[in-house]
Order: sequence, then structure tokens, then C-alpha cells
Amino acid sequence: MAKKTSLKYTIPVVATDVAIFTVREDQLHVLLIKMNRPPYTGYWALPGGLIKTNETLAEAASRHLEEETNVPGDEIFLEQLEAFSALNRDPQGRVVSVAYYALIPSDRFKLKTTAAYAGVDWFPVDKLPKLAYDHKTIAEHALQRLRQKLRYSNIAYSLMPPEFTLSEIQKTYEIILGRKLDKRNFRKKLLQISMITDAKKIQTGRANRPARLFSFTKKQAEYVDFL
Amino acid sequence: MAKKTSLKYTIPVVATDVAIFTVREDQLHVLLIKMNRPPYTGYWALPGGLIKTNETLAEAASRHLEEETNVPGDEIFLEQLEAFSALNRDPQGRVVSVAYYALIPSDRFKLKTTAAYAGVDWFPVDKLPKLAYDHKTIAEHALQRLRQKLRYSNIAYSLMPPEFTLSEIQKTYEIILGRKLDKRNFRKKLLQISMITDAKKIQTGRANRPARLFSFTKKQAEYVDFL
DNA sequence: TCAAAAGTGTTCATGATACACCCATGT
DNA sequence: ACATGGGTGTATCATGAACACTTTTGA
Repeated sequence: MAKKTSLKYTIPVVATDVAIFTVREDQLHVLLIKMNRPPYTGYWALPGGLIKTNETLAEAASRHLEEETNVPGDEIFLEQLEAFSALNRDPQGRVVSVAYYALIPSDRFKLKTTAAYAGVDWFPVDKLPKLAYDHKTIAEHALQRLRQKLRYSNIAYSLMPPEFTLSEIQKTYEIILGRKLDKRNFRKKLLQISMITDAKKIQTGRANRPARLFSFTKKQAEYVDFL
Repeated sequence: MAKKTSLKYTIPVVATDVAIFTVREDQLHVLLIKMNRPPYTGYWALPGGLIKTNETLAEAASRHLEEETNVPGDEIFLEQLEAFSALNRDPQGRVVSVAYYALIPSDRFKLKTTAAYAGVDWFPVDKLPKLAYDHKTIAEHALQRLRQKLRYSNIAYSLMPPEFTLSEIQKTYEIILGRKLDKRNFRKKLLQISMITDAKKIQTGRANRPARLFSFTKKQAEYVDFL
């Protein structure tokens, strides 16, 4: 038996952690903050923390999302992932964390660091640094869920700018799923199920044939027949 | 502003509630306990309660499952559903509940009531009494998840006895999904994906042609191509 | 011999996949 | 005129859906 350290919390308390994803530089990235306090000083972690007495879990998650990214809560996909409750997941005491995951459009918002952290940055999901707590597990679950959900829902709306070309959205899918998709079939399907609609605009200023712009029909999550 | 009542808990604490399902009498039932303490004396509710300092959420859920049903934890499907955190969901204070759902074979275990409750019983899911807390919402989410998951996984293993006829399992599916299924297609699919295997036994003592018995190939949850 | 549930294949419709060439623009 | 990505249709294959009669047993 290991010697029991003195714990800050004796009865379990509730926290939330958020895996925020975006696609940039042809890779899927997750947002991490750098911790400036023991016991994980210098480690990277998912943004999060204890929930307040007068806020729900979703509000707490949304608060953490905004604190690092300035992203406004509406029109952004933010969904509960899973509760993590391993007895030793936080060395400071008994903390149950309800994880969320969110998708934000590439580079649409500037990151900001708060006094609570030593820094904030994007990391490619396949090159994560060593993470604090059980955040590696949380990040893996979030990634798995994202890949699954991309296949039968329209949540990509939350990753794309308001208007985009078919090639751009196809690339987003390919990057997240990690495989090439057939151009003709992909376009056919997206339009057939009315997930996106023609924005009646044409891209300009490219050294090739200009593409038509499209936008999402709905900007709330819903299930769709898909890949 | 409503006047603030004195709360038992000021910082959020963690509880778990469990929706335990079974199929009996040609209907899907959920297990409810009758409360014998304020503020919901006489109301029915899902079994549950605060988690202990030295147990995980899954252990707490499993404990509640066993307390009412005697069902042993292994081989039983018990999965985390979702965390519920509305500010007013518990009049006694700020309680965040992580809900679980479980599936147990029909009538295989005898219910028992504990000192903590005034009673325990099965209720058809479409005829639930008025429930305490936000348990109606929890039960609805659990039911929805069960119906979804039945379609792309083998979790029915946890509802059936060790050996069963094809008609019996088909009936289980029909009751939960609420629609008739085609006998030939259903059998074809189950065998084709090797979800069940021939137990090499024949049912006896029926006033008709005896059926072959089958059993589940795997008794752990896994995804399968299905309905 | 009758009642009751078990068991068994084929056809058709639909959706998924594979695949290659011409087009419009900027330089 | 050339380089670059944009845009389009068809044929094949796999999967899911619909459907009816014969078999075996106990009473």
C-alpha cells in the first residue's frame, strides 16, 4: 500500500475539462494550456477546472472554451463526452471530471492565455506532449468520438468558415478521418442529403478555375445519413 | 428572485443514478424504487445516490445495481449514459448526477428492497409513474440510447438467458424497438455476423415443432453491423 | 388430424463504390 | 499556352427489403 497523501478534497468534487479541436495546417489540432502550478507545473493539459456552484457543466465547459479562444458559445459545437472518475486521476484530491469536446473553425479566433496558465497553444493530435492528469485518455476518447460522429452527423459545420468550397470541406473530412475520399461521391452525397447549399458566390483570386462557395444548411448538430 | 432555501450541499457533489432495464411480460420495463424520505417521500425514482470517496462512478453504479437486483456485475451490460447538472435538479442541494444504464435478463434475478427505500418494482417504460428529481429526463435519455445502441451492437446479450430460441431474441428486439421485424432477414443477419451461435440443443415440451437453442458468441459489448 | 410455432431462398430495389476527362482562370 | 484545381456521369457491386410455404411436434 502506498502511503496516503493529504488530500485537498475528501469528498468527490466536480470539474470539467474541454478538448477543443480545429483543423489547421492540414492537421487536426487540439488546444492545450500550460500549467503554472504544482503538481503539474510545466505540463500541458486540457483547459478545465472545478465547476462553480451556480453553473451547469455545459456552462462551465463553455466558459473554459471562451476563456482561451474568445469563441462565442452559440453556433459552436460543444458536447458532453464522458465522466472520468478514476480514484487517482488528480493527485490533489478526489475530483470527478466531466469531459466535453468542441469544434472551432480554423484560425477564426485568436488564442489568449489567462493568468491561470503559463501559456496556450495548438498541438497536432498525433504529436501530443506529455499531458497532466488523465488528459491523454480524455483526449483519445474525444478524438475517437469526433471521428465517429463526423460520419453520421453534420458537426463539421462547426469547423468550417461560413462559406467554403467543396474541396475545402472534403479536405477537412480527409484530415480528420485520415483517409482520402472520392471527390465525385463526396460532393454528390453532401448535396443529396442537403447538408450544404450553394451560397451563389464564386471564389476569386486563385490561379485556377474559381470554385463555387457553399454553406451549411443547418448550424445545429443533427444526425444525417453519411459516409 | 425566489427566496433561496438552505442547501445541504453548497459546492456541487457527485451522485450516480442507474436506469436498469429488462424485458418481461412482452414489455420493456425499468426498475424504480419508492422513496421513503423527504423531499420526495412516496415518489418513485431510479436507484442511485452519492458516490463514496473511495469508489469510481462505475463502481457506485454497479453497487446500486446489485443492491436492488442481486445481479452480479460481470457479464452484465452497464454503461455510462450522461451527466446531468441542472442547478435545481435536487432540491436538497447542488448534486451533479452521472447516469448509467444497465440491461438484465428477464426475471433471472429476484428484486430486493433495502432499508433505504420503501419499495422496489418494475414499470413498463411507457407507463412510468411521476418520478422524483429529473429522473424522467434521465429515463428518457437512457431509453433513447438503448434503442439506438441495440441497432449497432450486441448488447442484447445482457438481456437474454444463456440459451434462447431465435423467436425469443427476435421478440426482444421487437419489444424494445417497437416494431415488427422480418423473421427470415433477422435470422439471416444474426447468424451472418456471427453474433450468436448454435448451442446444439433442442427445446422440448412445447405443443409445436421444437426450436433450436442459440447463445451469444461474445458476452462483452461490441459494435456490429446490424439493423 | 389439427393447431402452433419453426424453419428456409429468391427476387428486387436501393445505395455505395470505382473510375477519367474537360473546364475556367491567373500567370 | 500552360499549370492548377474545379467540376461532372455512368456502370458495377453489395446490401437491405419484401415475401409464402413446408416441417415438426404435442395434444
